[in-house]
Amino acid sequence: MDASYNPEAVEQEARDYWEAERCFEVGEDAGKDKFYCLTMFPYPSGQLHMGHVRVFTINDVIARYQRMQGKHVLQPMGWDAFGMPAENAAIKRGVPPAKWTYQNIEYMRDQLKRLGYGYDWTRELTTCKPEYYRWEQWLFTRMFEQGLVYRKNSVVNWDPVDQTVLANEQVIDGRGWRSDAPVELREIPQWFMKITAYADELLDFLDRMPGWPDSVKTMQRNWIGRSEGVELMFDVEGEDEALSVFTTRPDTIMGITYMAVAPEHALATKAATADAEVAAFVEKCKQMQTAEAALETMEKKGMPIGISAIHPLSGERIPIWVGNFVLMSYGTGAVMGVPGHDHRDWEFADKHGLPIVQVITPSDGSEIDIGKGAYVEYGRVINSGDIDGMDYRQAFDAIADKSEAEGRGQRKINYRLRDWGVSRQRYWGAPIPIIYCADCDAVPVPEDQLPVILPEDVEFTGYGSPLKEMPEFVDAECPRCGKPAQRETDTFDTFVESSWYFARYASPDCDSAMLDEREGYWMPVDQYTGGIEHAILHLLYARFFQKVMRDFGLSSADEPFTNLLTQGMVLKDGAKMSKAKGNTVDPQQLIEKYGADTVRLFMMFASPPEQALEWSDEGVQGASRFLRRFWNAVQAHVADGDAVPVDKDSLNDEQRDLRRKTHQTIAKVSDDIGRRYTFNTAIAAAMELLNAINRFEVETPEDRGVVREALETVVLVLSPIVPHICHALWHVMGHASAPVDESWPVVDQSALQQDMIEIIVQVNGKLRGRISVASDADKEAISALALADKNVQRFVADKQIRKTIIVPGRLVNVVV
RNA sequence: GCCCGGGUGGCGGAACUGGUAGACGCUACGGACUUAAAAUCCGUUGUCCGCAAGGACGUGCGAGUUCGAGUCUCGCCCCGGGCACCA
Repeated sequence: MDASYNPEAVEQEARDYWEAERCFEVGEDAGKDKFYCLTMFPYPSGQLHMGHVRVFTINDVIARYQRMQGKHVLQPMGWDAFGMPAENAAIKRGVPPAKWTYQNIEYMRDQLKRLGYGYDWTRELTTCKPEYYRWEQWLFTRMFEQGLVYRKNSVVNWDPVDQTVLANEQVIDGRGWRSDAPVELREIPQWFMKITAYADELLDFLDRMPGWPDSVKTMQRNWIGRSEGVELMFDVEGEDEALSVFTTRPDTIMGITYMAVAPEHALATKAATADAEVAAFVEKCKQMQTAEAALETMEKKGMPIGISAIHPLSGERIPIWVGNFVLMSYGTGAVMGVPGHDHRDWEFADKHGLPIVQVITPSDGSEIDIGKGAYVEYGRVINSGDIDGMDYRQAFDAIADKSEAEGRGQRKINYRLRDWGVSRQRYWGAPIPIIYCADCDAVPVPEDQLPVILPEDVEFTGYGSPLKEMPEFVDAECPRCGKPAQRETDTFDTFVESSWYFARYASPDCDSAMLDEREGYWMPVDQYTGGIEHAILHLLYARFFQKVMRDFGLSSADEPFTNLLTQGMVLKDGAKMSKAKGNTVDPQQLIEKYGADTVRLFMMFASPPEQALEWSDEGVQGASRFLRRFWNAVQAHVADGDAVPVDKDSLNDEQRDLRRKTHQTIAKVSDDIGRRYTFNTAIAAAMELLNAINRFEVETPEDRGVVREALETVVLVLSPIVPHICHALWHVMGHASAPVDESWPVVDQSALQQDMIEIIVQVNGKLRGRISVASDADKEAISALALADKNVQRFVADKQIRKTIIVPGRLVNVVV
């Protein structure tokens, strides 16, 4: 072994050992406590970026720590291999998406291996392979049979020049990103999965998921957006059919001054046939963008459609408007306008000169001015006849009861959550297993004809999907009646692949079923780590799929991920590092220059995992320097001479201090890695211990024994973070075993005991002195010592002491 | 616009339950070693006043609660993530 630190050689040797010993290949062992430790799998974009290194290192640290705790750990890896970048590369470079994707996987797999992650590579998954996607095709056909999927018309962004459907990301300021042509909205039939059928369960289970961050649970709760309200029917002049609106605030019913319907609403459509101006407005609304952010920030426009609704209580006529801000997809596509008590209604009324009426007043009797803005809090009802004086709940029930009794409405629960549209008009995805027959309509592909294989040898131009031009793909036989029929050419949203891969890792080689009994051993995932940007969509879809798989008898787990760690973004120049923005830093050069351990150490030390990390090239050298110091300290210690094992009862003060520091470090690092996931402070604690070791003057074999215990502690506690160097140093210290097979060090409580402790003294909350007291000193003794301090004396002087607060073990505060 | 985070020295960050603000590291500066440089080692490093002892100020801004607030409450400002076809 080299006396100077040579990362490349050290890391090669460690990797060879892990591979030869098959350290990370695991089977199912019912006698052992399993720990399934997973990261969100990467998209094979070409090369790893810092965000990958961050998340994979976090997960590897947890996996290695749990292994040293005696757990039977599974850490698998795979590829989320379908997606748009492969199509973009194909257009740009003329390489087929499949070829580009497989090349990227080859390169990135080598990068992952070079970083020393403890993956069970025998379980590797690649979602673009038929043996993987056949099972999601199969699940889709089962969902079809169970009524969990359906087809309906839905709008897409259409680029009239490129003759292709655009993703929201490809629409820049309303124009196609390549053609720069104004994007049009087109309605086409698309497949949907009924995630709303699980809305209540997805919501309710959030309360039983203590291992998830509150922020993510809150985001999902808000996204599902369960709201209790009333659907009210309003008679419309000259119409047979009543106008129905959903409201969560029936208590404000007397504050209605207008009604607004969506541009696609039947009343608007009808009005448009009679009124050219309305027709023009409705037509203009079809140009709007589909993204919610765009809808919410755009100017709220509207116009009256010339007819009125009748207020069910007052009998007054209420003008009906058409508004671009009313969504056909939420509730009934119509809203009642209560400008006094809703922000958006207020702005709309203010802009269009509609009356604003106050019908709610603050319960505490304070005054509000409805002319300056809406009052949206719950309060006491006023100006509303029979319901005057009621609070929110009373008024809600009064209106709901009355409406239900009169057959003019009913209590209803609405969700913001919409069903999941899974159709994509793209080539590089898993084919949706449907055959269209003129007689039998949409027929799912039978199980014995699965998978529907995506042809990989295609010419990809970017003008629509090449599948449409391939008769050998499109032409099919109706599975039901045998007549000539056409295959669906749309493919699945790539979120479908990532909604069940975590379960497939348990039985990646099973070719007779989606999942087998091994799923029961490993699922649910104990620790799931990934980017905060997936807090809603991916994590909600995955939870949905898990529940579907459970209900189909494929799994018994209610939820897929027991503990969730959402790591913050790696930012550069203030923006998220992403292939889309092209501001990635290639970690490869750093690995080649400093070694994998330095990169791993720097990433874990730079900030706590949940926080955003602003990338900077500085600091990597510091990590490298620390590893060299660490290496040299162990080498020097070993060369220095023999050590005798620590005899706890015959230590001098200096030895006891170092040993206390050692065991304090074990306690600190165990808590930081095992409970808090604050790897940065764990590393800081290990650095402090190494600093203490370097300051410690070694004269005797007993001294060396205490140092040895300290150094072995540093090696073991850092081994999950910088596994290669620790592997080598463990051997340098004479061990035949490897850290990866060692047990995590245990705190010796007796080593932590201390006779004298320091306490700070405050006067009126300001630090004025420090005193050293016996650790078991009583309050009187501490108080007396505090007041005896000469600087404390200066501030207390002849002033009256009002009280003295003593926080045991911490401080004394004298209030004068 | 709505939902979820965040804001602490020159920089990344620490302070876990309301109790020493700035651990650990980087940078910078000074010193040692060297013919020299690199590397390494030692020291200093929130701002201001002071020879020192020590003091005043200081956690985005403004108020409040408390013996005591980076931490809790209210109101603002700024930055990041998500908003359903980026993954």
